[in-house]
Amino acid sequence: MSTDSVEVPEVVVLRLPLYVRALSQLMSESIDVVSSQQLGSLLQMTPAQIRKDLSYFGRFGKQGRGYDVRFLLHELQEILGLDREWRACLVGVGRLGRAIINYPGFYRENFRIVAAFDGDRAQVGNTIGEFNVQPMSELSDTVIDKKISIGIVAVPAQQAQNVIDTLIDNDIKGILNYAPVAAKVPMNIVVRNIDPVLSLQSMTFYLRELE
Amino acid sequence: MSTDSVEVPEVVVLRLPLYVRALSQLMSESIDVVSSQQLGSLLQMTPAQIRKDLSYFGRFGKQGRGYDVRFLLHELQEILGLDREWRACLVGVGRLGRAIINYPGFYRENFRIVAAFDGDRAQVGNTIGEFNVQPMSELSDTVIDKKISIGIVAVPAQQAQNVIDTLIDNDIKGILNYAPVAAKVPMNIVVRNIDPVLSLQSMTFYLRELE
DNA sequence: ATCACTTTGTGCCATTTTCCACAAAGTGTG
DNA sequence: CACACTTTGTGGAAAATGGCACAAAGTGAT
Repeated sequence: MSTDSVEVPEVVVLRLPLYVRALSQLMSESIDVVSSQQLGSLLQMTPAQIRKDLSYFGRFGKQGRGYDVRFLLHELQEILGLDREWRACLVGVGRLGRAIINYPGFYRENFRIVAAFDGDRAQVGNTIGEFNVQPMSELSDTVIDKKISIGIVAVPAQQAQNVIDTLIDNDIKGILNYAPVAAKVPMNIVVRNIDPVLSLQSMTFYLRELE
Repeated sequence: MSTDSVEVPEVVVLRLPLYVRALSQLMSESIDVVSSQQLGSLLQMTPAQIRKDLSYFGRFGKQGRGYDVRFLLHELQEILGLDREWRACLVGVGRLGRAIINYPGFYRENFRIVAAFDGDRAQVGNTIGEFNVQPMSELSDTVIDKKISIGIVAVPAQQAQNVIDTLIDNDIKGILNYAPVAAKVPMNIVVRNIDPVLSLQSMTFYLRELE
């Protein structure tokens, strides 16, 4: 009954960005109001789930009407911390790392890559995009100077755990990991893995049965 | 009690590739036998979960000893359909698409990109990597000729649903979707989404509270 | 003002997922 | 061989998640 006696389940948090995206889409189509029904058919989920998810954070809708798109979008952005800019550093500027730097999707959503590191001496000093590649030894100072809170890991599997440890030692609390490893991190660190190969490998289980 | 009266839960299928990866790792370290305990600490999960997951497919271990690494790896690869080559086509050869083509991780795990398409006339005919970019009109024939079963979607959000519909019309049953949209597909189609922005957006919920 | 709709927020039940705990089986040392 | 360990596979309890269904509230047409 007190302020937030019920912890918000992680599955719910994982779905909130979907709502944010759908609402942005609706805003750009100049749609003012949306029901959980409509949102559900847009996102392929049940209206009840959407209402329940939102209810963890407050009461945003109006009976008989639905949700004000602009208002709900704003609320969700605030809940997720998307009402500000987030700064990240990239570690690993191989092919994958370069693609990540050039990917415009992060910038559009207020995630800024503001520094690039590489453990390989041969890469250090190279210019990639707007900034030049720094050695890992400069991580510590740069994280503080540039107020970096997120580390993006794009190094080979072998080096990944090491890099992740270094990031954590330097007070990074969130890691977007592109390396194909199950990172070992303390409980207070948030890790998100991007791993297309794993996705394909679970997909083929279902494709196999079709042939 | 009959052959497979209990459907395998999707969460379990999603974890199997993790086991495959860990076992490959162990094999490369010349480790012959592993217990669910050890595997669990490697993957940060409970031994019970691993044993239960495996029990959906058979009995692979030996009491008092554990699992034979090579044997279990083989079994899991067969279960997932990883004991063969899978052919995929890429749709969309912009920056993202090119990065995907050049990513060596797919090839290493027996996923082959064997054709590239783009809806943009300006891209058609260009050479990227080993093959040249084909127009969407050739999708139909190429999918059959090259025995393609997976489509990789790397087009802008706006065009994604359209491309996905076309793929499905041409008998593609699995889609790896890099576009930031919730694709609408029939139930018998398997979709896996790769969306680093969504990952970051759910991450910041937890980072926000730390500052 | 009435009445037929629409839609939210939520109590509660059903389903799914996780994991404890234990019998059964195998290992290995003395 | 006996005995102290280790480890699997699984029944079933516990926890997490999903969604039905309904009261309450709002809409809008007549």
